[in-house]
Amino acid sequence: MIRIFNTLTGQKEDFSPLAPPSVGIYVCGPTVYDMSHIGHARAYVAFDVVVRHLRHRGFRVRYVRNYTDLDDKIIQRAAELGRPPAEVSERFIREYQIDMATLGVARADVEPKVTGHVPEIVALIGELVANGHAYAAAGDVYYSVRSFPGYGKLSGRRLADMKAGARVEPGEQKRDPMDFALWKGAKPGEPAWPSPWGPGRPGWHIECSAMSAKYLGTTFDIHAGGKDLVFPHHENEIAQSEGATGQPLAKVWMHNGFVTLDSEKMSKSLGNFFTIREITAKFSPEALRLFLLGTHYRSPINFSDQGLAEAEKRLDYFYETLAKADALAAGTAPVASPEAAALLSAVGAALDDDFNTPEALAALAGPFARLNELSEKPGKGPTRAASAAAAAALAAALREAGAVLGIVQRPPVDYLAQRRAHLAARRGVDPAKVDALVGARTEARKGKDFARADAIRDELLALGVEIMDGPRGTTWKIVG
RNA sequence: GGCGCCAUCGCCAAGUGGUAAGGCAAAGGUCUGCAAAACCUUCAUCCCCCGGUUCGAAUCCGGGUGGCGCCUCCA
Repeated sequence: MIRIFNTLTGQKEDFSPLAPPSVGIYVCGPTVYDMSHIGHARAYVAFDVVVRHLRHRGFRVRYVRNYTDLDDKIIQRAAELGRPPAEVSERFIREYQIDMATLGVARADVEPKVTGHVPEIVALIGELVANGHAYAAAGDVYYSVRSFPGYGKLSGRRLADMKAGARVEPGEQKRDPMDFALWKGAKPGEPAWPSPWGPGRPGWHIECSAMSAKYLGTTFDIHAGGKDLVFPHHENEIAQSEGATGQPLAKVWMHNGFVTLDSEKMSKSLGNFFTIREITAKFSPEALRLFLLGTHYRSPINFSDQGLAEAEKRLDYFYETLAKADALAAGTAPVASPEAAALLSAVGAALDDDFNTPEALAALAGPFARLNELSEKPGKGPTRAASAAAAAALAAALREAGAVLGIVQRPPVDYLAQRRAHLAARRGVDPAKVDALVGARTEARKGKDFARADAIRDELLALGVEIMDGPRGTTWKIVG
């Protein structure tokens, strides 16, 4: 049984889909006006694991993740760049897709855009106006929060408590300061669509209500996003959707915690953010993913180079171990193995418990050590064959567990070769020169000239190259 | 001001009533010509502080202290 923490109830609950084995999930996607940062990476990696695990458990998941490709920020950015808004949003959608692919985040089944759903949005606003939840005022349309008794149920606020924070911009015709725009009348030079209230464009929250209804129905299983969306975005979505249908919008609401820098929220407005592109230029993208999975999705995660470096080191260990195991197990069929079964069981149980990725990662430690033990000391004859079979089984199980987490899916040899090339380039190390020095050292060792062999090793170490003497010769890698 | 979250080994981080997972770092050992890598062992009688509930609490309740978030765009 999968248990999920539901923001709506503030508790972990047994997950029971409306129509098993189908599961509908809607994740609020990015507003595409700039490059994505680590906070975006955190959110979409977290829900990627949610979807992967649900599918691994046999659910048929329909995953919808939108693009907000029309809003004030995009229009502003377009004005700054002197380009049409559509060009700006299209560009950053492409950049986002590149980042997500780099991080191993799977595409959603449906990735709708606001600009493609204006008629649906207009229709929904029309319903809300007709049933008294919304009112038109001077070309705008506002949602009347007083008309919706449940307003505040997701974020745990009462309207009376929110008064202080409400603001009314000049020119707005709100009846209540807490009311929010469903439709914004067009201003000169802005993109606009026709509507019964005059030309204009959708407000920020309405698109998710319209698109989730179109692709997942009136009520669906999971609605997710960052903690900063709880209020007002998701609260307003509930007001819109439930105001129109009278039915619950989503059964379960999931929210991921922030990425912080020096314990402060990483955000555009504070300016204390790193883009995904900046980090993946320095560290392996998979290491970033592993770093993010090292903390439970609901907790804040403090970003640091040290944390990334540790994740990268750990990932190298994973791939080096798998490379050794593959070498041992080449041509061997895996056998049923209690160790492999125990691993998958432990990882499954961890993820069943509100997607506890740190616990799942912890469960990998023992099996990886065991795999190294098998690879280092396989024995001989029948013992070696048994070791190879056990290694094959364990490596297969680790890869299966890794598939749910979205790690260690690449051929280890490829990964390690790419790592070495990347690090060599960064340190300005010439692989041919290293090979020559390693060859010279091997000759010296054959001649028992250990003084010279050690001198060469020191020389290599000064270059940042660490060598390892093994039964099949000497290998090397770049350190630091 | 309103609402809410967090505080666990040097660092990161699981753990919501039954006696502290895992990783990094560190120390010792095995292996090695010596190393590195790998493997093994050690490493919090204690979970911010003070009270309370309980046979029993890091885990529940009350009060402090410290950090953070939302209430305005934000994953």
